[in-house]
Amino acid sequence: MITMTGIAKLTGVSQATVSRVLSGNTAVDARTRHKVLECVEKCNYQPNIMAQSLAGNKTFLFGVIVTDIGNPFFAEIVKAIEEHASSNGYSLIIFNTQYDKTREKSYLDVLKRYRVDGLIMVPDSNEDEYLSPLANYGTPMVIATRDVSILDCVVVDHFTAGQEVAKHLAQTGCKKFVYIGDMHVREDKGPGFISSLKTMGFAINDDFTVIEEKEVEHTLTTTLTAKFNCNEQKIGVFVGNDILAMESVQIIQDSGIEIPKEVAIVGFDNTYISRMLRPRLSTIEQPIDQIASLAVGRLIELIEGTTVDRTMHQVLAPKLIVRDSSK
Amino acid sequence: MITMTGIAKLTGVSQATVSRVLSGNTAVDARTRHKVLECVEKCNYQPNIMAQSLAGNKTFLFGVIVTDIGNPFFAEIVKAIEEHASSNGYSLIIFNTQYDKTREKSYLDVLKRYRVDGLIMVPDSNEDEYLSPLANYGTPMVIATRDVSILDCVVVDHFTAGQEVAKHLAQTGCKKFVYIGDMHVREDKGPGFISSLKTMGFAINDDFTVIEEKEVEHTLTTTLTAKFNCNEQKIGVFVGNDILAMESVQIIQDSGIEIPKEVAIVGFDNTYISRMLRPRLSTIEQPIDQIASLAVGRLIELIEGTTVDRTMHQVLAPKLIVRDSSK
DNA sequence: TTGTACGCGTTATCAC
DNA sequence: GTGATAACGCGTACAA
Repeated sequence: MITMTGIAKLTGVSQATVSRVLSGNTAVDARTRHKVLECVEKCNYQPNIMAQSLAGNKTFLFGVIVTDIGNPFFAEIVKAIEEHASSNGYSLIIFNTQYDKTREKSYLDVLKRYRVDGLIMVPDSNEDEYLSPLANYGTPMVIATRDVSILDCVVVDHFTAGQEVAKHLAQTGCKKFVYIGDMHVREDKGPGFISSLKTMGFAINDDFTVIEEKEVEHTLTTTLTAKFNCNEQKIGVFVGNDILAMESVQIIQDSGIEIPKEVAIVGFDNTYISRMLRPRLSTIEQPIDQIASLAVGRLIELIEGTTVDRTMHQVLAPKLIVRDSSK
Repeated sequence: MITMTGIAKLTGVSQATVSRVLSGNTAVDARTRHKVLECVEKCNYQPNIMAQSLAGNKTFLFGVIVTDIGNPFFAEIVKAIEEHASSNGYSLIIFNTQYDKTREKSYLDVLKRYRVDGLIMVPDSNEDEYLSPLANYGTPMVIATRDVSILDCVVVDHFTAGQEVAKHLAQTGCKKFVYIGDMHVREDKGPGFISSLKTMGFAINDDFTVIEEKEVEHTLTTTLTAKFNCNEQKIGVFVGNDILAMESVQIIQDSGIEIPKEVAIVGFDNTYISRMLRPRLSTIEQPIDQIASLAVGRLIELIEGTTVDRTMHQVLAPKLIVRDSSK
């Protein structure tokens, strides 16, 4: 592959001059510039970023660590990050941790070796004791879709989202409630859901049940029929993400329960799944493009130092999208 | 960030010795080795891959260019590639072209600048005239999930898959057939489907219809009801991918047509969608992990030169998975 | 305006 | 067994 020195030899100038022409910072004779650019064009010269980085201390790389690219929500996030990064001249080195903290740690080391300019991360946890090493990582970093206090982050307000879902389900006449998902980790939508139920006067012990993700298949139908048979009160189900909601809908329908007549259900993420499912799935929208845009923007600010030295805590409003599954 | 020279100063040896210790190629005094390793550990020294690459001409990077990470099938492909690459010491620079040939071309240049060791690519076309520039790209490359003649590739045999679907649908009693998807681009499943229908004696003009992806919403129901009302013969529908199949199923059900009684339907890709939909969706499985493994394996062979100089054309067998939607 | 010379952090080839 | 020293491809201060 042709180098600057190669171009220099071909055009009869020095390598430094070629560098000047390409960087454009310094004045160069018009004829020289033209001659060099012509040759650069003809040879399809591509600068060696590895060398640039060594000399100039910049790699134009963002590291991206996510918990699961297979999840369409994260896939869309990555897609949007790529979009914004590349339109700002940055490329992405991507790692998938599959919710494995060991892999996450080893990937952080790999990214150090590449001297990436910045890091966007969806960590496997949001506990401070776990995140504090990250605060000393030494490279600008923004946490996406996870609410952390000690680092810059961009999140949707899950607590409020949970509250809105609770209010919405109550309004549609639900008297009993189920939350499907992991209650105690990473996110606040479950707690928000409960909090609002309490405020509205429901009894958490009697009127509310949590079903863990892995138990859905075995527990959901029996839970719902038990609840419903009890006094034929409509049940409101809030599910932590659209995939799981889709699965839940299918299970509910398999057992002959009617949606939304007997059971109203709301998902989370507003992926294409919620649009395409029947009944169309009510869900909470996360503004993916905005999340990506803010994360990338902030990261660039941090890299360029054009920002005050405080941690940013960008909280976006969730948006309830009501469709057929909860009407 | 600490460098080799830094470690050298801290331990009172030369930078060359540190390099030897870390590479392990040359003999080093046991005490020296211990001292150096201790310091390396303590400082969490991470070698600068940019510098390694300049000196040693290796970046341990794979470029990955896909048409759409948002598509769960490609997301899973990327995930599997990441898995195999990283267990072989390679990291991934990923680009999303969104089916845009201009972006694809510009990304190819960017990857040149990073001097990636190899490239795995899902191109936006499989026409030779379009692909031929790639053959001269100058970096080892493997094409994934797209059948090309002039480059190394790993694909599932779409033509055979189409044939199998046709036979299966005919066996379940279908007399009329619909293919939903783009017929003339990139893939052979549509042609395979038709070919087999012909062989079985169906009339392509009378018994067979193609519906383009964008027309599904408007055309599908009318086409099916017209076909069915005609003489109440069961219709077999083959859809180019699971997402589109999901959408089709919902549309069909909305119009009161029964699956699989009146219409049998088969998707493609065997994503989680096909497992979770109701009725459970029959589909063609693409062995994602195998595709990724073969692509990465071949790429490493090409990079290390441990291979004969012929283009590899790895064709994997499709696998029909029969579920409720076509029983 | 242009060329020379040095440094970035490695690897690899020499001598000692 | 170990320490200088020359690349690798680029940016840049300095000199001309």
